[in-house]
Amino acid sequence: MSGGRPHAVSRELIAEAACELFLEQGYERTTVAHIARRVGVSRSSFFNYFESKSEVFWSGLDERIGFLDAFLAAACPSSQPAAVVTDAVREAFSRFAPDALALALVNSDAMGIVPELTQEMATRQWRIAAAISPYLRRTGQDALAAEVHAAAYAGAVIAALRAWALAGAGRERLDDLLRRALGMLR
Amino acid sequence: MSGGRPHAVSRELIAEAACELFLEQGYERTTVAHIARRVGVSRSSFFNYFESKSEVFWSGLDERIGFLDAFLAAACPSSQPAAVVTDAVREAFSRFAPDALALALVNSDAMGIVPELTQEMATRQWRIAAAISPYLRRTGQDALAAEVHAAAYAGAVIAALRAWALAGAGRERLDDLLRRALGMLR
DNA sequence: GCGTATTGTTGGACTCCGTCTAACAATACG
DNA sequence: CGTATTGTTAGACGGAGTCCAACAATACGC
Repeated sequence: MSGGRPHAVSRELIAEAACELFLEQGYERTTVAHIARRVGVSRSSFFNYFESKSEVFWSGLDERIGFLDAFLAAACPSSQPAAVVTDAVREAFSRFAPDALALALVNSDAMGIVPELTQEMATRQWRIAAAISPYLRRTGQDALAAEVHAAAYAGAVIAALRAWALAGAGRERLDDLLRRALGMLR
Repeated sequence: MSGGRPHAVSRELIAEAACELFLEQGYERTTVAHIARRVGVSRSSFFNYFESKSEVFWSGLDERIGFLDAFLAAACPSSQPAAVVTDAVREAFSRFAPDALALALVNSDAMGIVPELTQEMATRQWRIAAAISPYLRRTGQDALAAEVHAAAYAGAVIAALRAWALAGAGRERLDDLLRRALGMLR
């Protein structure tokens, strides 16, 4: 049952090589073919492990967002939605470990990815809001209120994440920053 | 001084044809070549008028965001930053007229652009926040607070915009929705 | 009218991304 | 030793976006 050809590489290996190249020569100038060649694998194989070039940065965070989404989808409507959301967010993101994304945030200039980074970062912020908003709706808020509040929470998460990455990505600190950022909402 | 070959088309003409095609056969299945052919112009010319295929939807909103950015960059730090930001936002976006974007928001399913739309929408929300955040910083808020609050304002703007488009894009209503959405922040 | 500068248009070549597929290679297992 | 399974590979493909040199249509000075 567990037969089959063994893996020649891993997501981690590819991500590592990709980050090296991004640092050396920038994101735009690094093609998927370059990355594959450095790991000693074919361009096709890159796409067996990552859906796109940019996904290299985002798998870790996306996984945490998926967790938040599932968590809140399963949560019961509470009379104190703010507390539930705050706890859910801290539960989801305090587990976030330094990875390619932290590297990218710190070296965005060297990598020449400021535009890509904001674009992708904005998308994740949106998805965090999209995970929170339905829960708020279930607590009785109308659509507009739910979206506005969810956007505020999502903004807090991303702001904390950026501050954490830029400060050096220590573990406890992220939870502190999350508490501070979330505390600013009400 | 005003010599030169006359324009064969305009942004408006191209946008109109593009929207028709998007509605007829979806966004993905519509190539830039299709759009150009329908307007009776070459593919190269499309890129003389728009930087990318997706920009067709976004020029109107981007222009308003540019206004907001310039407005707040020139605003003096006030002791009531909330009022300044609220006024600036309403000034900038109550002038926003129904256009390709409103059409896209309403027909996002028919056009098959849900993923693109969220991605681009998220980017605009980010840019609105990026316009607001520096002003808040200048009023004395620290970086984290400025980013969180700016994200909340930006979320309110986008939520209002979506609600307005989905409701049919009448003019006065947008300002009403903006007032309601912004009113939810404190 | 006639050249000329200006501005817009065009086709084509190019790079890269992302998709797809059919063939091939390396393993486990019967 | 054959076979199923799984991973790898080359190659073709279509579309986005860039670039550029050639071409077309206008206004203007003469």
